[in-house]
This record gives sequence, structure tokens and C-alpha cells, in this order.
Amino acid sequence: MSPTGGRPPRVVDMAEVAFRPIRSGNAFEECVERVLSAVKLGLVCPGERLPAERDLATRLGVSRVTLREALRSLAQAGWLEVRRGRHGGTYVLDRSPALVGRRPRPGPPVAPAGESLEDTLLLRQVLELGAVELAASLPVSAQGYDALCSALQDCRAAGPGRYRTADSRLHLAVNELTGSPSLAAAAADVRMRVNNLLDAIPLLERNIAHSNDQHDKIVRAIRRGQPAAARAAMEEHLAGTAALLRGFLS
Amino acid sequence: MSPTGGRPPRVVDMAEVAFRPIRSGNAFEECVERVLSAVKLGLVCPGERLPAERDLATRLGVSRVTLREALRSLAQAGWLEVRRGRHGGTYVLDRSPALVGRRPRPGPPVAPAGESLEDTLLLRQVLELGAVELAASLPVSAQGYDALCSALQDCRAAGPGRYRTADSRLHLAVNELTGSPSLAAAAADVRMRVNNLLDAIPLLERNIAHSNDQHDKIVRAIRRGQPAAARAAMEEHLAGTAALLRGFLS
DNA sequence: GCTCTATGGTCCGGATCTGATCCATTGGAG
DNA sequence: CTCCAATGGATCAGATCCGGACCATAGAGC
Repeated sequence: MSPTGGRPPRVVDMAEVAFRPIRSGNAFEECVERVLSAVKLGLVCPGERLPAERDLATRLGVSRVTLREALRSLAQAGWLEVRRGRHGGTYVLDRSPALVGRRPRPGPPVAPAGESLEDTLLLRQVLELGAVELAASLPVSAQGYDALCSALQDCRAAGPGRYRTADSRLHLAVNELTGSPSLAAAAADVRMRVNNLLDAIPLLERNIAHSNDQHDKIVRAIRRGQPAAARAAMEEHLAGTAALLRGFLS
Repeated sequence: MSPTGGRPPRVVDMAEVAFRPIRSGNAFEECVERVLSAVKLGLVCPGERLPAERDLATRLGVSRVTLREALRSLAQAGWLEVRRGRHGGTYVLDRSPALVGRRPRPGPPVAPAGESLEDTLLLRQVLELGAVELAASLPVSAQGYDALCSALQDCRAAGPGRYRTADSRLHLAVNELTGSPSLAAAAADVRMRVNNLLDAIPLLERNIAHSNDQHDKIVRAIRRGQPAAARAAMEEHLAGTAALLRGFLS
């Protein structure tokens, strides 16, 4: 038996990992999720246009009919606007409808279980720490650094309503610096999960100021090529959010 | 006007990350891939039984009909054996058919592009280094340590035909120690990608002996709770495979 | 031996998704 | 002004997939 007196360390059944669900839902829901993520993560800014339906459907590996239903839903929900004609397309609206007209779901809305919380935070820690260390140990391209600075300034300028998006964009920019699409994709996924959790807790001015200072540190360390410093700064940054989430969701 | 000055510069189109394919193929192919992965990664050992069809189909989020087609394919290919009756089920066969009757694919079989190679190796580095560091900094349960030792010995005992599987099982056991299912799942995914790449290069006795020594180091560091040492040992271990792959696939 | 139970084997109606084709709208190019 | 190109809008036949029901098989327990 386990000699630990407290809570026994959880051992995960290996088959559980291999036989996890192939598809999270139907294609329509997946599309909504993806496009909404792209908007919430700041990958497509307000006023910008999404790829054309035919293009986007191909990229997502989904039929155009299915994609259109998803876009129509997001348009009805107030996230997107669809225009026809020569320079038509699907545009991201400025005002996020998240705070305006959200009908509350009937069932348990997101249900961020405590177990899932630690899981998400652990994965985030591994990915973001590894990525920032890698990014700081690589030569930074001028383009990459520009993107970083732009996101950094955007973070400072952003009000509370846009902070989560700007913050996400900065972090994803860091992950992109590694040059590994798979790493960036995994980081984007876990960031979306964290954002969903953060939606359940308030956004405090003090935390924003604190975060901005830490962002500065991180970017500075990357520019100077100091992996250890970058990692340490990121670790501190992540610990802040983690403590906040644990406090509110436990 | 928009509070953000201009359009943010993009080093890589971030949308590439957000709008990657939702589904890699049809459900049938996904099932084949998953089950085959579980076998190749040593998550289900030869002679063991897979979960019942109804159970497995539910776990994979797939209809039973679709799953059965996948299992039938794998049975025809010589990986599985299906038995009926009271204690029936789908059993993993002893002899891997990988070396026996594989018809060569017509098109470019796996096409491990150089770009994809670096991508995979980078993601693996981040995940496995982060995981092993985490595992060594956590109290190791008796169960977890047993699993680790079992996999370690299996590695030593395994002949060249079974080495890749035993090696994978050991690494996944390490990742499981973190207690994060998402992390373990991500690690399993990237390990499968690495294994597919490794299938294209020969397996040398010298490398096996070397790997076993490094495995010892890693497990020892985890047991003693030395994150830095564990990370260093794993880094050396991964560098070996990485160099091998770069040498053969460039 | 009989029955019970856990498993695989088979089939069908209906939901979902796809690929393709054609139409509608709009602003720019000539 | 006319035409064109790029886009969204709409529809349909067919493929894929799912949920459920029922049958077949074979070992376990009585």
C-alpha cells in the first residue's frame, strides 16, 4: 500500500490515455469552437477578415456547408459579420458580445473540475516554460521581435475588456518564436482551455499591472537571449494566474 | 479609430495555427491509428485483451460498427486476434507483423519532411523534458515506481524486435508520473510521431546499450527526486535519438 | 446438462457530413 | 457602362456514421 499519509498520488491508467475520444463532438461544434478560439485568442483581430469560406473549409478539413452553419451561428451570436460582394467575407466585429447578450446555458455551463484544473495548469506550465526557454535560446528574427513588441504594447493599451485577448496573443507570439507549428498549436489549445477557466473569475486591475511587468521581463529576457531568465520570469508569471485560478475554483 | 495603432506584423500567419484541420481523416482510419498506436507504444502488451467493443467504441467516441471495421482490418493485418464467447474479446498477438508481410505502399509512404522532423523533435523535447523534471519534483507513488521499474527491466530484456515498444512504454510511464492526463496524451502523440520516423532508420545494438544506460540515469534521478539531474539525463537521451534522426533523414 | 452472462456478429433507419453545382451580390478594371 | 472576379447563398445526391436492436457463441456457475 501507499505509505503516503495524505492524498495518494494518482496513477493514470495508460489505456485511458490511448483510448481517449477521437472526436470531441460533431463537425459543426468543432468549427464554432475553432473560429471562436481564433477570435478570443486574438489570432484574428476585430475588423479583420477571416479566410474565404471555401478556403477556410478546406483548411479545417470540413465541408463548406458545415462551416457556413458555424459562421452563421457566430454571426447571430454577434461575433462576426458577413458581407457579400467583391470584397465581401466574414469580418470580426469590434464589440465582443461576451458581456452583452449571453443567454445562460441550461446545464452546468463549463464545470471546471478541480482535477481538470490541475491537469490544464500542469500542461500549460510544461509547454509555456519549455517554449519560452527555447525561444530565448534561439536567434530572434526582426519580424518575430516586432510581433512580440506589438503584442506587448497591445497588452498595455488594452482595457479590461480586451486584456485576455491581448495577453493570449502575446503568449502565442512567444510560442511561435520556437518555429514549431505543433508546439504553437498545442500551446494555443491549452491557452484556450485556460481562458475558459479564467472566464469564470473576475479580472482585477492589480493583476493586470502585475502581468504587464512580468511580460516586460519575459520579452526582455528573450531579446537578450537569456533562457534561464526567460524561464524564471515566465514561471513567476504563470504561478500568478495558477494561484488565482486555484483560489477561485477550489 | 482603433486604439491599436496599426495592423500587427505577423512573422508566421497565426491563423495557420488556429485553422489547422479538425479531422485528420475518417473515423475508421482514426480508429486504426489509435489502436495500432496503443499496441506499438506498449500500452497494451501482446497476449493482453483490448476493452470490449462496446466499451472501446464509447471511449473513442465512435460507433461500434466503425470500430469493428478498424479492429477487423488490424486482425487481418495480423496485429490482433478476435475470439468469441464468454471470455472472448480482441487480443494482441505476440508476433508483430511489421516485419513479416508488409506490402510496400504505392505513394510516398510517410514522407518525413525535414521541416516536420524539426517540428516533431522540438515538441518532443519540450514535453519530455518538462515532464521528467516535473516527475522528479513530485513524490513518486509506489505504484508509479513499480511501473517504472517494470518498464525499465522490460527495456533491458527486450530484443531488437521489441525494443521500440518497450522504450516507448518506459517513456510514457515517466510522463504518467506527472499525473496530468493531457500531458501524457500529448506525449503519447508526439512519441508516436517519433516512432514513425524511427521506423525509417535501422536499430543499432550500440544505440540500445547506450539508451539503456541513459534510462537508468533518468529513473534513478526521478527516484531520488532530483529534477535537474533527471532533466539533464533526459536531454542527453533525447539528443542521441535526435542526432540519429537528423543524420538519416536529412 | 442447463442456464446465465459477457462477449462478438449483423442489420437497419435516420442523422450528419460531404462534394459538387449553380445562383446572387458587389466593387473594381477596362 | 460593361464585364469580370471574388466572394457569400442555396440546394441536392450520395457517402459516412451513429444508435439501437437483435442474434450467435462459448465459457462459468449451478
